[in-house]
Amino acid sequence: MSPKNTPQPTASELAVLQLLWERGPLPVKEVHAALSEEKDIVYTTVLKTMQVMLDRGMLERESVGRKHIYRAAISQESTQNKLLDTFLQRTFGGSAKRLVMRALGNYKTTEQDIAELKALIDQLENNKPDEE
Amino acid sequence: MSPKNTPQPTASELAVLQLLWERGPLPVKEVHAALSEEKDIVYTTVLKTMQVMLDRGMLERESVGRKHIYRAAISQESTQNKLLDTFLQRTFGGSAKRLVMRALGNYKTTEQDIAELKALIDQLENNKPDEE
DNA sequence: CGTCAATTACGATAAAAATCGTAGTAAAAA
DNA sequence: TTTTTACTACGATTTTTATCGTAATTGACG
Repeated sequence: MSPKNTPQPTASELAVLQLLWERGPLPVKEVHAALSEEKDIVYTTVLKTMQVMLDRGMLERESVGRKHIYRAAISQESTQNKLLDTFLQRTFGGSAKRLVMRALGNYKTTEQDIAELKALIDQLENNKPDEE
Repeated sequence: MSPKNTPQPTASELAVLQLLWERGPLPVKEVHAALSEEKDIVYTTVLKTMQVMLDRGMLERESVGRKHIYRAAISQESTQNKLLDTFLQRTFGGSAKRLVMRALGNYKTTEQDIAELKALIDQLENNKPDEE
């Protein structure tokens, strides 16, 4: 009964996932094209990375002609959550508060952002269930 | 005039830094003792890691007898900021808002936390400089 | 002094991640 | 059907990080 036991993606794997989450299933060719805009990278490097990811259960694929169309096999949300948790532990000793304060302090926030934030905070205040 | 051009610390290097930031300068022996509580690790592994960090400019040291006392050569804040930035790009496509919302949604917040958050938000709202 | 115990120095190895080149294959084109 | 072309398969290599073992050193102490 293990629905998910995929390892956490590495930096390059994450780059592939981001693309697939954003644009949906893609053939290697397109992933390579997109990644190439960021940095020099050979086609087979991307191919290999994606094959490894397939092997690790991060991707799934289907064949269309001789071509393979890959798609993310793990959700963006759960992946981000796991990575966030790891990062939080390592870098901020597990204090979500400190991370949040730092992020807010360091990056520009629009009025829109602040509005959403306030809304979330209200929610947190109300939904104050008797522990958990 | 490059005051800081240290590479970003790896996970194990960060563990060493966390300790030094928290407890101040320490000899290898104590760092090893502390890290040993978390996981099995041989003394010379920690030693080597710290020597590499010295080399990379992350640590400095002074000799007391035949012993070396190491201390962090890079600040906690700037290190966390750099790591946060990298993480933000990689994992949340650079959206601080999304990261913050996720963190707040996923982790327990005390009333105290919320109060501080509100205060910070107020500050952000007031300090609304004419764009940037 | 000479021995011992605590440390450091440092090379070597292992493990993980990233990258690339070459060969094979199958569909499309000629 | 033959040739080309577009892809995939996959081994090999390189790079980075993590880990460890052994030898050298040095201060303490008898």
